[in-house]
Amino acid sequence: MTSSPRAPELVFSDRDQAFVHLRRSGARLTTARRLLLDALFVADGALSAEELARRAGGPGEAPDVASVYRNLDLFERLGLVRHVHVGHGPGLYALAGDGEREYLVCERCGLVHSVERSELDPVRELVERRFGFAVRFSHFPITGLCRDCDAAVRAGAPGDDQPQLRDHHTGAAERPDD
Amino acid sequence: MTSSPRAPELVFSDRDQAFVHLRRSGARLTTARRLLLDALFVADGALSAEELARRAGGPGEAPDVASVYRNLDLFERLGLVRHVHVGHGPGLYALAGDGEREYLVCERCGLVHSVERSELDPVRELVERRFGFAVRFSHFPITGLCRDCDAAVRAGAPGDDQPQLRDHHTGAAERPDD
DNA sequence: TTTTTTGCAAAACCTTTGCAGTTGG
DNA sequence: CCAACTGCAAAGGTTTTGCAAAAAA
Repeated sequence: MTSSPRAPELVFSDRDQAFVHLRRSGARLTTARRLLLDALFVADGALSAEELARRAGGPGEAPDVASVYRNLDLFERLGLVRHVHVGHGPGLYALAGDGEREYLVCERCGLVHSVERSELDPVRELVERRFGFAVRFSHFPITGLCRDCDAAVRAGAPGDDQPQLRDHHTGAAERPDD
Repeated sequence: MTSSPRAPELVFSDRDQAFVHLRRSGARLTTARRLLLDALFVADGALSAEELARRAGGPGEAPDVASVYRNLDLFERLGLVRHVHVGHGPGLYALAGDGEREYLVCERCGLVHSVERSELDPVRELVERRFGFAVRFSHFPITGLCRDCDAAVRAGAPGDDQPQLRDHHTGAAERPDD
């Protein structure tokens, strides 16, 4: 379950600050971790563990996915990283404090629309008031049909469930694997 | 992905109506299907395929999970059944048209709070207006922290991620498997 | 040198698929 | 009888775990 004993989210402007934090927490600063953090800092959006493994290693020498999961979990416990669940498919990881972004995901075309946390405040407050639930759309995002797919479905187009994971915010388009 | 070429949800007051509908659709009325539908009609809330398999068979003679998945998928395509994704863990299936219920799930204690569709209309409308997303909280529910867990976390209690899947609505309490 | 971390292999978990045999109509 | 359905076994995708070898401090 990728247990994350809740640490406050941390924001680091650069890798070295994150490295220092790692060391202060008692963890060792290994090559694998350096590379993984680099990949996260460079990333254009939330990525799967597999994709991060691919990016963290030079050509032909990617770190093992198991280690990547272990390290992502560590980073998450330290508040450096968080992950979001996009429909089916693997969890997607990103640096924490990336503007506190939250997500809306289209379950038909896989579009990932990320927005500033504050943009969802009205929704959050409404849910809080009505149901007493404190919602974080950052971990399990709002899922539904984007404008296009909603229109398509209304027009009679049948299921088309092919995740394509595109992020409006950054303009980046990617898939968790490939 | 349990593709569901979208059929309108159907409401049946009793099994026999559902049986007739099955037959009309061209599907065969097998023992396995009869038993599965029975289990669904008797169910106190949304259940995992595994749990449904267990309940559908008499003692020691449960139908194979593969068949249960296949049949749940069929039922879903026919609009008899729908499933909801509760955090990690297996999908949970229930008869469609169960009052059009939608869900709020606590990601810490696993509490499943089900509400009438209409109760979430204001949230739905807000999201629709702001982001153009048509949301169905029936498939991927709203996930967050229930009042108790939010309080516990604020009070400093660490992670406690143990899904216990309890439904406030029916008062029923269960786990997807066992 | 001691403790942490890694890679590899294997397993766990949920779900789907192939296939040969069984059953419903 | 024939198409639809079933169980079984196996595989697929994501994540976790055990363990011995390697690396950090």
